[in-house]
Amino acid sequence: MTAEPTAEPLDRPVRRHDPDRRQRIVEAAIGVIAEHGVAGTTHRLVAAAADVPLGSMTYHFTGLDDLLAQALTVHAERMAVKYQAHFAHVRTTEDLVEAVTDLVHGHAGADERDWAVSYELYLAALRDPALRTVTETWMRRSRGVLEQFVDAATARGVDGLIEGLVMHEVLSTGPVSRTETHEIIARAVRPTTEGAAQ
Amino acid sequence: MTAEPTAEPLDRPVRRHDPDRRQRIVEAAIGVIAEHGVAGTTHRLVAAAADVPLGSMTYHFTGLDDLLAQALTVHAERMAVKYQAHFAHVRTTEDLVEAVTDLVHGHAGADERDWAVSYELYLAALRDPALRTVTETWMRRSRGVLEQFVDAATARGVDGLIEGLVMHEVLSTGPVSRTETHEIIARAVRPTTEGAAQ
DNA sequence: CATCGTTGTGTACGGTCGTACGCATGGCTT
DNA sequence: AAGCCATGCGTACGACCGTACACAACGATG
Repeated sequence: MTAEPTAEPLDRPVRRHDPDRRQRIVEAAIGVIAEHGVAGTTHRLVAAAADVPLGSMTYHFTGLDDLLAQALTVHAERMAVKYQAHFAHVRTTEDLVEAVTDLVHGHAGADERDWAVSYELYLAALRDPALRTVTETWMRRSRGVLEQFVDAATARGVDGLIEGLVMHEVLSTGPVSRTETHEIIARAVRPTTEGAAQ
Repeated sequence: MTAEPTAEPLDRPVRRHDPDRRQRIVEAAIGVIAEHGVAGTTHRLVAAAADVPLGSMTYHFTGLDDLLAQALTVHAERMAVKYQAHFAHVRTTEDLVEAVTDLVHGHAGADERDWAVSYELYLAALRDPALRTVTETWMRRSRGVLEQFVDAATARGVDGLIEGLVMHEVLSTGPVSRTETHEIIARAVRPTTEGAAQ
């Protein structure tokens, strides 16, 4: 036998030189979180997904918590960018209502996987104070986007509404009425000062 | 020394006879979930919390998944009862707005721990189809409570709004304005048919 | 009171995890 | 070209997990 019987003859270079290995690990971690959740994310799973040796995990990151925090941070920033882009074309109030409705019904840059990771982040932040800054930054940013078009109070309402409706949409098995969603959003953005206060 | 040095002399009866041990384990499981999350819930932790031997876990339940499912189911039903009770006194629309505002600001039967468990349920249901029936029942019930006072579309809006606002409230570190919340809710329950549609 | 069947539990096993660290490795200096 | 040192990785260790199962402890039965 010409080949060594000990192991498969090195299908990958023993010492791969890629400067952005760190980033690739973080990317892989986001994917693993989306699929298995934060709780199901392990060093070995991420290493396999990123095609790097297990030793790279503790070499590039302090620990699993560190990796998770960085992955969730990157995800949150990426979501913020998508969020902002989704509302970029909005001019009128009706544009806004339409854009929010689209967002709720999934016609946006973010798919179900992205939302799953976001909820993982929320739950993780609920227990880990170090992640609170990530969620707070994300929420401040998304609120800020809406405040370009409506006042602060309305922005909070619409933001909360988006959060709740998307969550119910993701968890729901049956389809939801787009017309109904549109109607709900429209109420939220209609200012009270023009209507009857009481 | 008169006492045996092998172990502490049985501070609890070796064979305790309590018929509702099952229930106590489930209760303990809910507590453990609230504190450590679904991911951090283990047989040993629950057994210690319920003060039962480890062997009781596999004796009373098929496995950890079974225990978690039952615990989350009980919690969801309990939350539904609290939810219903919170809206029991509502008569007018203004009552409803006030009640929802109270709910968001924590002046209800449910505290932060309860919400944490609920979010654990949501996330678990996102990945485990067997838990979907639990979340669906819960959502249908909470929706039904609101539908006693408003139409179905409005109920969906208010329900989503509650979900989002509570989540933001729980995750937020700073205080939120109660007046603002009241204002947001009021918009959601105001029917469009009376105002200007466009 | 003796026996037996049932009910419940202590314990151990196989597996997976995070993490540390001795050591191979290859680019850089001389 | 040759040696060296920082960079990076294979591997192993201790801890903890879910789960199964032999067996101890009881109440019922005669």
